[in-house]
Amino acid sequence: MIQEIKNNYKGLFEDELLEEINQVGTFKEVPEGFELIKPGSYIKSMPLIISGVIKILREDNDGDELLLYFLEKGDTCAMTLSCCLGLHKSEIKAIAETNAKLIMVPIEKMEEWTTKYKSWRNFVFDSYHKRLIEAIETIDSIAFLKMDDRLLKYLKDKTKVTQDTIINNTHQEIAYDLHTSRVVISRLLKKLEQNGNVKLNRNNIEVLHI
Amino acid sequence: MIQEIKNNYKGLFEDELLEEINQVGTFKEVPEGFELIKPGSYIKSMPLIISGVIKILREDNDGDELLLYFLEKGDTCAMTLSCCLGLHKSEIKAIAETNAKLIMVPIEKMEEWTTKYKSWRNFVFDSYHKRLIEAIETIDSIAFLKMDDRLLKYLKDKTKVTQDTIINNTHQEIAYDLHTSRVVISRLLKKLEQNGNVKLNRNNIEVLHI
DNA sequence: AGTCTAATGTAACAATTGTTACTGCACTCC
DNA sequence: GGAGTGCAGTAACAATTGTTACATTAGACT
Repeated sequence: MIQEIKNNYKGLFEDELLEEINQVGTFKEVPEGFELIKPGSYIKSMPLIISGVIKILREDNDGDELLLYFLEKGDTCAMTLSCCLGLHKSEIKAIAETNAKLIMVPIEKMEEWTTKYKSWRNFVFDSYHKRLIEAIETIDSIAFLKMDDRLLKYLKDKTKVTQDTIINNTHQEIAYDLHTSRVVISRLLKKLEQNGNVKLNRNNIEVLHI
Repeated sequence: MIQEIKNNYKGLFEDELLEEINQVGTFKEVPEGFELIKPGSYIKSMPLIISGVIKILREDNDGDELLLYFLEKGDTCAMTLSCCLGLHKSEIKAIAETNAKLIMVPIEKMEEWTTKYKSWRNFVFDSYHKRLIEAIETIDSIAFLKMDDRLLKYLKDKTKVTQDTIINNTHQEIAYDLHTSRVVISRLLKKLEQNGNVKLNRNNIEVLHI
């Protein structure tokens, strides 16, 4: 396992820390669609992402969803961080967007490493910073963009994290992520197709040049 | 000055740290409306809020604004934190919502204290956590609420931070914070008045029972 | 081939929000 | 008192987004 950690976190963490992670972390492989974090649950370990994409969603009381951001290799979930450090409840939902490999670190180590390793501290600070920026970018999208531009941004972001210009999602799934209705997404996608931005197939969308 | 720090941060910081803050921090008093942070600027010191309310806004390229959250006594600005630690540009704008007293701490101390003081580390982590939660709550509002409920929440939040049921703002100012138009706010306020939630006067709004 | 089902296309309409334009009111300053 | 200014009220309309309902299509399975 240590090799996989090194490949993705080398240069970032001291060797000693890598060794500790190797000893106390457990390797976990999850399939696409796997629900890693449920809202309202307490979290007992935090994930370091080795490969794959995790999507972080906000869910309101009525079960309505909204995509907050994607996590990739080398990322961790800042909400989990703060839940671990502060023992707060999870405020979010995490779903594997693709098959993913993770290392789960027990939360007891968090505080300890924060004191012990400078690299870990910086990693945690940096994760917080990145997530805060991404949350604010999400706010930008919702507040300042109209649905067509939000959809375009969504498609762009998604091709970026998955490294694939083919998006294997139904219109309904996209609608959930953007918190709108399927009909609206179909309507706007059709427009984007007319503009030459995408090519629509059944069960997938080919992103051409955005 | 140390007394003012102690009054607001006692129990939170070790005595040694309080003493350091006293030595390197500078006291600052700003009037309502003062612009503390401009978007795009680099930040050379971080504020610890002693009294008053600071509002944090997001601004897009067209100059459109959106209120992110309010900061109060005992808070600090997480964006500033991350700017200081990572030397990023400011992504936000900070305006004194009321007259306010602050202690400005030079950023060189940030990293040092993070290593040296556990209480400072926890303060920083906690600030990040709080702001992340607040950013996500802002996302909730924009994504899941309609404008009338957003307005209601805005009024509620504002009375809470200012400890005053009278809100001294024009409709236009509220419209800027919520990123909508004056006419929309006037229209909705009128409805709220009819429902008995508020009483409208010239240049101020009295919040009755929300 | 025929049936079923999920995904998508489309039209018609409703609700919400944004925009423009104009009116009236309160206050200040001559 | 009268002019000027900023603020709020209102109406009419436009644009965007959401909703409902139904048709069509592609692929899976017998």
